Amino acid sequence: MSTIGRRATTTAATRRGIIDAARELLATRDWQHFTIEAVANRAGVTRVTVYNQVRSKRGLLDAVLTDLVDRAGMDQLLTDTQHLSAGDACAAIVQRTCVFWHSERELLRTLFGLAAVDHDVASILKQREEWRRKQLHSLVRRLAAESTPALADADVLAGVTAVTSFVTYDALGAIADEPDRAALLLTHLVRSLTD
Amino acid sequence: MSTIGRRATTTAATRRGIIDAARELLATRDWQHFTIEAVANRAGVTRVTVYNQVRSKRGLLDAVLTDLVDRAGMDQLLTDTQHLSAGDACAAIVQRTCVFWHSERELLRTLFGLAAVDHDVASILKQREEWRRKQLHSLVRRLAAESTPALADADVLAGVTAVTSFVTYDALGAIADEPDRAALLLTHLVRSLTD
DNA sequence: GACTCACTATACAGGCTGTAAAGCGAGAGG
DNA sequence: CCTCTCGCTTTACAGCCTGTATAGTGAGTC
Repeated sequence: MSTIGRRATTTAATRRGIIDAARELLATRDWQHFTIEAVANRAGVTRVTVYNQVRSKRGLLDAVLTDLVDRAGMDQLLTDTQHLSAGDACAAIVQRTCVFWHSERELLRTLFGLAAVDHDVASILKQREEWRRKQLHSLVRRLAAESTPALADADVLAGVTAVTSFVTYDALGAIADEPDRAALLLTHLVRSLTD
Repeated sequence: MSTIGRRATTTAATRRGIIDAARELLATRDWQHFTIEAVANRAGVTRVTVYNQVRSKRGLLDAVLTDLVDRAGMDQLLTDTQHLSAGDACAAIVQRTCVFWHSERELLRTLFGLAAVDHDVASILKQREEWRRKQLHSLVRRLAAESTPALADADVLAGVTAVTSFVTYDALGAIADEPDRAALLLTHLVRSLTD
């Protein structure tokens, strides 16, 4: 352990290569041709190696997803915006959410699509959505403290969650190509629910 | 051709059976086990018969989708609401849309999920979404004539389309179990964009 | 009564998944 | 320097699903 795992480094690199290859192929949204062999070829590696790193095709999706969450770096979104006014915090949260949706749009579209069809993928995404929901719950409480919404609390939260979800963002079509513009639109919607 | 195709009737029935079986299996959202053989078994028919009716697995999805559109009966939504005031027409259109999303929620979730992953399914759904968009365009024009929206026309239309999309409806979670309640929420959002 | 045509039964090629086993070769460790 | 470890490669295999082909059966048609 002199060079602190030169071997470990290379295996980590091949794992990275596999995950990146999977990311790229998933972004093409061609599930038909998303095979372990295709991923292996793109990563310059054997099929067996892929099975070695990730147990199965689902394991591969799992790896891509957790990797995606890691690079998201949205964890401290709430604390980052604590010092802002409720309105500004709302705008900031929506904006950063949009930027993230936009940055990985193709990949996310595939993953959320698969979640509608595969219970395993769904359960992984569900965890993340639950986290997002909690964050939004805090935000909604802050906003509601400054005004009296016309709708029931449960409806407001559900509405805000839906409006700021990836699928809604993606449904904006061409507008979603400009995250800042989309953020303004979505912020408008969120405020209409909470004011 | 005396009894007007007694044979034709039975073959139409088997086709119905196949499509219904496919609908039911798709609603379980288990793509993994959605095989031609499973559909055939559920329809009480041989695998070969399924291939006879629909050319392939994609052909089966196509058949399910066009069947779904047929039973939707949303074609005259716009003319039905022409005599109403703009605001009432908006509420009615959103409400009927929600009822439809709700009536086939599980199946639609699967189909829209697949569309994110399969270009063929996507292109079929795209046609329907284009139609919906046109309907909403008319509605937005009527609403905008009565007020001056704060947002650009393109943003308003994109927002309304997204907010009334199936995926957003489905993202409402438990609220989507009560289509009328969801309709009120979504109408609120649509109005906030157009007022 | 002969014919049509949808359905059945069976078989086959091709592709993808996942597992197993043997060999290689660079890195780790004494 | 010499040995051992361990990730990667190659090859092989069983199982499942898709899609196609072929021959047979039996109820509906004319």
